[in-house]
Amino acid sequence: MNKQDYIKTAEGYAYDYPRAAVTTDCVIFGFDGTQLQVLLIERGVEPYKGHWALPGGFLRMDESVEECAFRELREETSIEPEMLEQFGVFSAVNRDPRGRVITIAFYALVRKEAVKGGDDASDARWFDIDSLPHLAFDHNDILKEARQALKRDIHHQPVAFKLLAEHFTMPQLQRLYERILGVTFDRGNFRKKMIASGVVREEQTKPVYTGHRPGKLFSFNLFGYGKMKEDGSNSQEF
Amino acid sequence: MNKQDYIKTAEGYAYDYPRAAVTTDCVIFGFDGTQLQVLLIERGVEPYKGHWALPGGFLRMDESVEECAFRELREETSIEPEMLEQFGVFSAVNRDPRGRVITIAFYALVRKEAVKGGDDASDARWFDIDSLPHLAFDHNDILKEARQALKRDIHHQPVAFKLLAEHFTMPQLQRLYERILGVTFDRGNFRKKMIASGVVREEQTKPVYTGHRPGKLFSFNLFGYGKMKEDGSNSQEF
DNA sequence: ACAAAAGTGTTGTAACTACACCCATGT
DNA sequence: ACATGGGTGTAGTTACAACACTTTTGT
Repeated sequence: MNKQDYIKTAEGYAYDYPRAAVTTDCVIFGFDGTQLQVLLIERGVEPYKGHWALPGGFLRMDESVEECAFRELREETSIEPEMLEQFGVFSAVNRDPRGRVITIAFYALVRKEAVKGGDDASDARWFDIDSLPHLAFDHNDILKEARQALKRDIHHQPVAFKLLAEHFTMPQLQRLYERILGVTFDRGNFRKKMIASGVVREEQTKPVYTGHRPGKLFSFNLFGYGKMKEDGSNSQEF
Repeated sequence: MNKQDYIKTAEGYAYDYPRAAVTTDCVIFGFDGTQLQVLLIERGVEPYKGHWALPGGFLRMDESVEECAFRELREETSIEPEMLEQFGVFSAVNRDPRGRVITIAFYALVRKEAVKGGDDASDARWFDIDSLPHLAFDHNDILKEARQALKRDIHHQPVAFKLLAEHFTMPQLQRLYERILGVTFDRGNFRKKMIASGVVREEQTKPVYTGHRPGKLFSFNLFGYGKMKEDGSNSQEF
């Protein structure tokens, strides 16, 4: 362990220079088949008591910021995502009325069904991303940046499948991409590109009802990302 | 200003819970026409006195982490880059022997000639990125992630020009891309793609010696990024 | 029977790869 | 004169956008 850098006094933990508090906040994305959604919790204490906010909390001395984010998420929502993506630090001097607090922001993609129905925190709720309430602190800003980070990352990593059930239909996948990127795709072209890229594999099972009408089922193919020349020769992209 | 969240005691600034210190560190990339380089400073105090390290320092209470990074960079290297890109937070519990310190990492791209020759800190030096010394703290790790972040970002933003002089030749630009991405490109194709994309413009001036043999000069075309359909219709990328 | 959604096919075009060739310069 | 690096051209191929057509299901 480290040598301690503080002095414990009657007044608390004392340092030579003032220090900011560090928190983590998580943007949890979900997908209901049509709408991109976000998980929020209702604050039970001041400040912003009664307001909706991102799950998160204060960094402890024996954990990294990643561990902190996972822990807070578990405590407040009982969700344990496979991975958290760190996408920004928010440190405006006045962003927290309690004093100087900077926050490290993460996002995660989860399958809504995988979220245990009986949340410890029954004050957690999914919101459509386009009809969010006014959030506590600067969490609306954080959320906006989370969307951009997701938009950016989805180009490189086939992360979308983390939002979908094991099997899914093409239209579902397409809707998801469209909601995330804010664009619309041609049905045929989207399908072809997805299959050609090799990230998606057709299932043998019979088409099943997935919301509206039946559709062929697909699953993600984790091996083979199509052709991917790494280093060596040409593969331009800008 | 915020209400203060600490109590000033004889021992220093006291808080109810222990707090980590927050620092910023900057990876400054440069390019000498052939090699990608990084600016490091030699530490004058313990810990790691005499070791090379990334420029950076402690967050003050009246500044955001971005402001902190800019300030430290100015103080230690007198560089004022146009922008700093935040790419990661390093918070392993034992990363700093002084105690619990987490650092917010940024990178910047600068033109080496633009760096004032007479640095306040004459203990600052450029190092080829492939022959770095062993750095203080976890700065080797930070640097490794900085390279990946740059590699990732260069696909989306024409940031490369920030590393080059106002005018540059195609082979220079190509070498730069190759060094950053760790690949090799076909000369003709690279040239065509660069010009076709619209980010680069041919200069009228006569070819000039730029190191080795003469070559046509180019500059970056900040307007027009070629065709860029935003939202609305198709423009797939995965 | 019809509308709406899912799935498939086709075609013209643009972009990209892989070269081959030429030119200019330094030694 | 020749080797080296810079600049240009081209053919074959692939990838892509646009759109038409067919099939399936709910009402």
